[in-house]
Amino acid sequence: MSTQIEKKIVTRFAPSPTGFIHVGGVRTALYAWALARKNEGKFILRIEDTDKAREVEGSIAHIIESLKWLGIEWDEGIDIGGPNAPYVQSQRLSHYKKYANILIEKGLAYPDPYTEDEVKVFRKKAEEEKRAFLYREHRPESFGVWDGTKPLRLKVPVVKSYTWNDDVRGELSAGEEALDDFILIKSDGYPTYNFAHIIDDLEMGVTHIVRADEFIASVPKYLSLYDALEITPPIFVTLPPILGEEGTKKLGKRDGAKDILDYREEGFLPEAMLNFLVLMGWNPGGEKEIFSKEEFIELFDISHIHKAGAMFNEEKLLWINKEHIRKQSKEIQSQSVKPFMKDYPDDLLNRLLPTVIDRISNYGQLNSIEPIEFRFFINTPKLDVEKILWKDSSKEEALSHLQAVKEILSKADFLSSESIKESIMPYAESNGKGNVLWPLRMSLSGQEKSVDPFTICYVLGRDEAINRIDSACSVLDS
RNA sequence: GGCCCUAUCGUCUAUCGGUUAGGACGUAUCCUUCUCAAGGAUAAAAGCGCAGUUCGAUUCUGCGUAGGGUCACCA
Repeated sequence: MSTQIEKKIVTRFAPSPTGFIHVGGVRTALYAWALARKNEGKFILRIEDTDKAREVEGSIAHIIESLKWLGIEWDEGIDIGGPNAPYVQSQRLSHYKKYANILIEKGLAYPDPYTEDEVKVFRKKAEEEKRAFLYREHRPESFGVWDGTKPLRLKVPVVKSYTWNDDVRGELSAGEEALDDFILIKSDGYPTYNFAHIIDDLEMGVTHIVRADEFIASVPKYLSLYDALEITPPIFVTLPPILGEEGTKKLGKRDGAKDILDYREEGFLPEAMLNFLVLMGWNPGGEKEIFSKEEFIELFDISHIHKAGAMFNEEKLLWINKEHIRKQSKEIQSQSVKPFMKDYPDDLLNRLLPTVIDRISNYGQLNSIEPIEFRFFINTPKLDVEKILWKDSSKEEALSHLQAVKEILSKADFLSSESIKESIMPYAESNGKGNVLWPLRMSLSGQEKSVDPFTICYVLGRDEAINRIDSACSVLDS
């Protein structure tokens, strides 16, 4: 038995309530969650609402709804208490203040004596001289007492090059210019992300920081803060970017990234969304592509997370969604189809279901497909002679074939479309399939393009099928 | 511009120095078929460039190139 106590993995997803979350945010949440689940760890949902100006009303509810829809469940967080509650940064100001005071006592934090405009001038000057702007070059000689009305800055403890390990990227490093006296607490009393997330991760026992790679450039700053606080940083798990479909830009709200719940509205399945997103930056190796939640959690591991970015591709998402639809039980499929096909009688819809499933990649497509491809099942088609006739065949010919088929159908086995096909095919083959089947399908559907006539017969049922053939016959006869 | 990261078919990817560089999406063609789908089959399609290490590099190293990120009292 090992004496080493293995630390339980703790991850978190920490969005800011500035609107909806898009696929990028969901992917981050998904990886953090999968990592915790795979290792029987803990997954925390924390809200980072320290920028009151950017806050958008209703965001938190929206985020919760999004994650719940996807089935990404948190063990502790905004609405589930835990030892580190609350999980909302605006309610944790005393925690940040406590650590700020520790830093002040150590002489590693000081109030910024300049106004915003003065700092702006420094920055502009550096830009003009084509140098990187470093606030610490303007650091005052002596520090006043922080009364909370000025921003509190970190005094970088040691200006040096940092080298650190990232579980995905390996060894990373940056020069001294990546270090600066950044703001810990803003003049409005709220901490910055840079400060708050470090305190929260520490207090909440986060072991793995899973986040996208836009934060790499800031890591040296964080390391200097960890040093100042004399704490050991968590493990960094940096995710590759997700690029937008059009350009090569990182996917973001400005580039038209959609609200994740829009995909729900469009009829995508949450499990398909997760399957698609888990593959945006991770792959277990091998050729399997369709995974259930349980399957990919079982396989998930950091070593297979990619370094390079991936472009978001909705075509593939659609394909994955189709595969997931086809794996659903008939009951679920039926429930999902019904809202789009309310007017269809239950028994008819039951017989039609496999055909419907066959023709969609996404339930939302039924909005446009149903009126075109299926409506004739419940609306009797309007027929005219021209449409019924196959190529240059005659009215008489069509009429006799329809009457013959009607005879066959009156005695046929209506157990399945296959059985109907078996009854009709011998006649169709000996009289020319087009000559028989085109008028038949037309009388049943009234459409040039449709499902095959055997399936239509089966779905309509014997009586309705024969009725429609009769109507067609009378059109031809007149 | 400084700093940092990344680099295999159009797209998502497999390969952990030796492969005819494999799969999937999409595309094309064919089969199936009365039509439209679905399905099946086949095809086209990739190691960014240049050096180096090595018996041998897609794989390791360097340089270049390209793309991305970041330089806020935003996260």
